[in-house]
Amino acid sequence: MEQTENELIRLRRQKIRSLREEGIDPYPNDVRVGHTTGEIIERYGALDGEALGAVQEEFSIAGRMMAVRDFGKGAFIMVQDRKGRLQAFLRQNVLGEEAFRLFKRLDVGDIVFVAGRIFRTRTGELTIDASRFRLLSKAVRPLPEKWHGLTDVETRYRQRHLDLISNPRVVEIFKKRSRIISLIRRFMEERDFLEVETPMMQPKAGGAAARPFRTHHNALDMDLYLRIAPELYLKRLVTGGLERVFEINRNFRNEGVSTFHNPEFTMMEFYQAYATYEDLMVMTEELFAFLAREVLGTTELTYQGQTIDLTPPWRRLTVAEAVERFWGLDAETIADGEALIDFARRQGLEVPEGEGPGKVLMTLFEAREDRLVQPTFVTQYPLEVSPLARKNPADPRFTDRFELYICGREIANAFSELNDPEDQRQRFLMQLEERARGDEEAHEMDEDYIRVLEYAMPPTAGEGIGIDRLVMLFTDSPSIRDVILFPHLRRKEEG
RNA sequence: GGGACGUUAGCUCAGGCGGUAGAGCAGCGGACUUUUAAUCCGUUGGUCGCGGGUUCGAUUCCCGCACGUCCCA
Repeated sequence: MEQTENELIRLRRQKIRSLREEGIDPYPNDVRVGHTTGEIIERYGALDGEALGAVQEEFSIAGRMMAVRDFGKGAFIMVQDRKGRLQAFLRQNVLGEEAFRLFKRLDVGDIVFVAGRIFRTRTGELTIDASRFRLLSKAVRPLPEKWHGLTDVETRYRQRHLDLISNPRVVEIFKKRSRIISLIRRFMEERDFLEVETPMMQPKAGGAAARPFRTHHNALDMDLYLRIAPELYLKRLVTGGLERVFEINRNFRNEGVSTFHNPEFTMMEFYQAYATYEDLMVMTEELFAFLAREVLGTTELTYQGQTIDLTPPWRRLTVAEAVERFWGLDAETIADGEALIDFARRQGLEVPEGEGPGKVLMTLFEAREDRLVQPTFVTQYPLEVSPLARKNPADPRFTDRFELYICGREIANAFSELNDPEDQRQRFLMQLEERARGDEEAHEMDEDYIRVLEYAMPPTAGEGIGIDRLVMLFTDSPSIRDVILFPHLRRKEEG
């Protein structure tokens, strides 16, 4: 703990001591709270002073004292609870001298209880006329300033409780996040999907192209990886006959941190037997439109000044078509691997020796993917970057896969699943070659998973949707840290 | 990984081309029983992110580091 104590804190500790000496518990837990500020405002917010005068009921609320306007023998305070804020009027003659004297020693930031009848003040504000007042929890540390609130982003993330206390907009974002996840569950359950939980600690980190976090199980003396995706486990469940499953949970990727990347992030991944990636495109459109209508009341939204129209159907482009548009290339150049590599290098893009045409195509795509602002399904990803996806029957160099782009960012990734165990083995072998060439994100050989496919997995399609990015979109948040309560930050010594 | 910018009171911010710093809010003392950032009078509070260098003297100049923000890879 800190050695030199701030004057403000010292004084408040002194207050707590003197309260205790007088037999007042600064941290009691014997109070029954009857109402929230929100329900009182909802029921009586529209009534005029005369109508409120006829309301005999006494109301009780509890919450954080966010403002004090003191007039000597009377005072207005603002009480904030989970539903909002309500004003209370404390008067010495109504409250009694003892309770009023206690109030006089309290500070903004303390948790208090107020009970009394409601009325409307001269300026028209709905207010509790306090007949009872109690301290429920004494604050030692002062709150951020009331007018500007807390703006320092570092403190906002490191001390999220302060952010939540002083920035109502932040509370709204996380309420909306909770609502979105709840709606996703409802959407999936209505389509007969079963919610499941699969391992976060895996002996092999499979199911995606990413570097994992490593950990160790002491008793079993074995290395484990935090999962980069639940994919291979969910497909075991489909093989096991569950047919429609989904999981909303965390993935961990050992990568850089940015406004769109947090090392742990939330993904909704789902698998549907007897469906194709084309079915999932329709389902994705329906899900997003459903969420938008429920959360925003419309299928149009504004993200960082751009208007995004989520009304289905959405544009569909193959990767090759997208690259044609982005770079003004023709189909012949795209089909010619050598010409494509040559073009990419002339554009200043880095293409390692021996790189295949599929990866070069992806390099060109990714260099300009930020141009996909309106919702777009990008389909037909090259085989070499899609080791778990089914080949396109018409052109086996590509897979029946799509990624959803909105505002230039990947929001979802889906494909018709590869369920041919022989083909899967070949794909893993291809990945091992990539790994040998230095690609640390290439998939490992997974014999155990191939063995699962050998028991026959039904034809299936699966998809992962990045929940954090989705919430960013629906809350117009510029950074992923705005939608994660405790985003990853470097460690800092506490002073 | 590279670049730019930032870090000053509990909070929001000024400031200083080198002589150890200010405001508003909060706090403390006082007045005030219908305020809305209440008002009025008085007042306390700082290792100027950390470490080193230059200097008689560094919060200010230089170097390094930490943390953060944005941009680029």
